[in-house]
Amino acid sequence: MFAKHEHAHCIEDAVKSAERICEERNLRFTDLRRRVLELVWQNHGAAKAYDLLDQLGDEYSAKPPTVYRALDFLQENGLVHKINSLNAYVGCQHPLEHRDCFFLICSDCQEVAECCAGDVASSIRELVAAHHFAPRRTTVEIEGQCQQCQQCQGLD
Amino acid sequence: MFAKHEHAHCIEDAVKSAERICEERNLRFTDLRRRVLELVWQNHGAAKAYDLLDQLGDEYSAKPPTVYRALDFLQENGLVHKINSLNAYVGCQHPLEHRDCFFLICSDCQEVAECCAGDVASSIRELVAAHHFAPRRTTVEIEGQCQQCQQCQGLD
DNA sequence: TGTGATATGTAATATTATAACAATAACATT
DNA sequence: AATGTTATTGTTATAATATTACATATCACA
Ligand SMILES: [Zn+2]
Ligand SMILES: [Zn+2]
Ligand SMILES: [Zn+2]
Ligand SMILES: [Zn+2]
Repeated sequence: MFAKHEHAHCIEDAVKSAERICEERNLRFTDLRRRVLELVWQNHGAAKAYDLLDQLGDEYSAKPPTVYRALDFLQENGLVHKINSLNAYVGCQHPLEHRDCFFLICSDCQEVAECCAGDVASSIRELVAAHHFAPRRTTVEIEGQCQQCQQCQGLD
Repeated sequence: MFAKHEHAHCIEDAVKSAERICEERNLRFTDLRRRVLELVWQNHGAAKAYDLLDQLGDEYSAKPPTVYRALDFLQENGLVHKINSLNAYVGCQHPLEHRDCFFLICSDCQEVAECCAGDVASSIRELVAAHHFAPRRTTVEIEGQCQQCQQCQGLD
């Protein structure tokens, strides 16, 4: 794992933060959307849509569109990111101050760290400008092994 | 389009290059693999697996595994890249000298430019090192509008 | 030519995601 | 409160993407 911690706090914080954001933006943070966001965070690593669907269980009459629509809403509002190289979804770690963020994805423990890096962002901006390209969405996904998993290597 | 040109040359060159590479590495560049590589290039933009499957037509007894296996081979040997944000495949534009490459994906014309940028690569290396992360695969996909398509805007 | 490894054929199925339309709930206006 | 309007959710079906498992064919090479 990237870091051990009391994960319940992450979930709570994420939900509170989402509440605030939706309130400010006059969006409906419905029970379903809240529940899906909680589940995304509960998974800790990246969560697959159909796992979320299972986890919703009988609480909601959940069919695929149910969960995909909630994920769409959460993505549109920057509360969740899709990790394209995994077809999976992670909670955004700082939805309020979001910009220039990249993902470090551990193939061993499946955790995803979201990190900001101005240098990377500015070199990408230069690259894009050099090609006279107008960027709309930038995906930077780095798969590999996190520090913890490197240390555990061979110990188990 | 990123650039107009006689596309037949791209295909020929890519195939010749692939032949050389497979020869050097003692790999079997079978008819099927060659054909799939040609088709990937023929599409010019990123090609979807099931489109390739259709395009293979009756030449080969093509079922999904046929095309996915060929694509796996081509990817493993750096002849083709998968664009995760599109679930599609593009021919590698410089399979021999491959490193630090990123993709500019035009949402209008669907073309994909592969470009190298040492600055981006080195800032990503720093980011990764700062997190004590051991990268195995890095994906940089920038979706937006290419220069040509910006100029055509509103003209049609 | 025989033998093992690699590649391809084939059928079935798994996984991921969307379309289309109906029903309901929330909101706004009278 | 009754009404019209929009946003959300339910439901069924299906599309799009990808893999498993096993059979057969081809190749490399002894
Ligand atoms: Zn984020
Ligand atoms: Zn890890
Ligand atoms: Zn390449
Ligand atoms: Zn374009």
